Amino acid sequence: MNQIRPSTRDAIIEAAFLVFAENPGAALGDVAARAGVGRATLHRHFPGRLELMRALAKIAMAELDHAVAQATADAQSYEEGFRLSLEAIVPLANRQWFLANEGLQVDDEVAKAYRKSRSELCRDIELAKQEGLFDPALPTQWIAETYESLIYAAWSMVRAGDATSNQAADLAWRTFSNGLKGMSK
Amino acid sequence: MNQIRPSTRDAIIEAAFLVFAENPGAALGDVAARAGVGRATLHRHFPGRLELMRALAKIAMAELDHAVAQATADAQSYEEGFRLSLEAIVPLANRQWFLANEGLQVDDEVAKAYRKSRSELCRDIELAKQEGLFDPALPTQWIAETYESLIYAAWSMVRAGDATSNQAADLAWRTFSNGLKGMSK
DNA sequence: GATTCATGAGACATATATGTCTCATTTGAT
DNA sequence: ATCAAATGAGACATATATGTCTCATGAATC
Repeated sequence: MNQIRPSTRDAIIEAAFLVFAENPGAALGDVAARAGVGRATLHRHFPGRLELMRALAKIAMAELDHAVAQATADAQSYEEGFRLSLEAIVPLANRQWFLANEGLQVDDEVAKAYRKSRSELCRDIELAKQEGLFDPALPTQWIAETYESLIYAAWSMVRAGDATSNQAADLAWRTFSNGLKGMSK
Repeated sequence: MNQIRPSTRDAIIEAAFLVFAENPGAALGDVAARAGVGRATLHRHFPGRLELMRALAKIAMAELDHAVAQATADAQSYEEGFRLSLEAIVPLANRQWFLANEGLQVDDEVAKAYRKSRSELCRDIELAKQEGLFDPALPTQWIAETYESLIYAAWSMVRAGDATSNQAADLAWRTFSNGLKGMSK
């Protein structure tokens, strides 16, 4: 063994997303335990809590960006784009949650990128209004808030065992598009 | 001055809701500072963090119950009931949030009451389905999750200064009812 | 004006989380 | 099988939050 095992690092990261989603103030020892790893090992991979949080934020951002880009690569309309994005994000809802609630506070670069992606979301929403997907009279900010909120609602359904990711994403999409519907739909 | 000033206690409680909404792990010193009160004074009113959290949970529960009961006293239908409830809850969204995210973990009695009120919500949703307010094919749990999520979405709008409580509650109501609409509406 | 009591400030001890270090053990590569 | 490196367990010091206490101050009651 001549290098840090990637699997150990991955286990810590996945455990951290799970534990911090339950309790953002959880101790690093809890994260290590959940990962099935010693506390010292966690510190070898991430010097401190801040560095771990930063890494999680960057990973969350990267995974979300990649998943959405992948899913919407061949979308033919904003309607399709939003639907496919929801499907892609719901399974990563814990990333989205961590990013929005913890990530922004620990890394300026991440915060900046998040603001940018939020403004792109708003731009897409306004273009989708022109496509007739949303009621143009609704505030763009409200549509964005609804979008994010329904991701969390879908996440709750999955966690509670009341739906699969796909089922929850479908419910979110139907509620989203019907709830904010424009005239042409 | 021959008794603990109620205003001090109220200031601590209000500050605690504000501070814990921003950061649930905030130190009691932060709460005291926000309340414009010494840390020792906070401990005189609430022996420890747990007791403060418990008090907040009970207060949140009581305020929400009262506000909803008041608002829906003369509702003539489930449609009206849900609309008026939303209007009543949105200004208390920080209570709702605290209750759901922190309160349940610190007080069994509160947790039990919360589960009861959740099951009453689900019962109302099913009755509202019969009234034609919601699509009967939608899972009741999804409707409940959507309801709660839109409260938080509305709260975000208010915090960001993008809407008043009434405006945000109206947006939430329209999105809620349109998004989950039944046939007869 | 005298009294009473909540308050504010700060000292203090304690508990918990954090971060570092050591050393024996295990694991993967050669 | 041997070696190098990562790991686990635990000791240790430190930082921060917590909870208690004391004392001086200020405000309300008499």
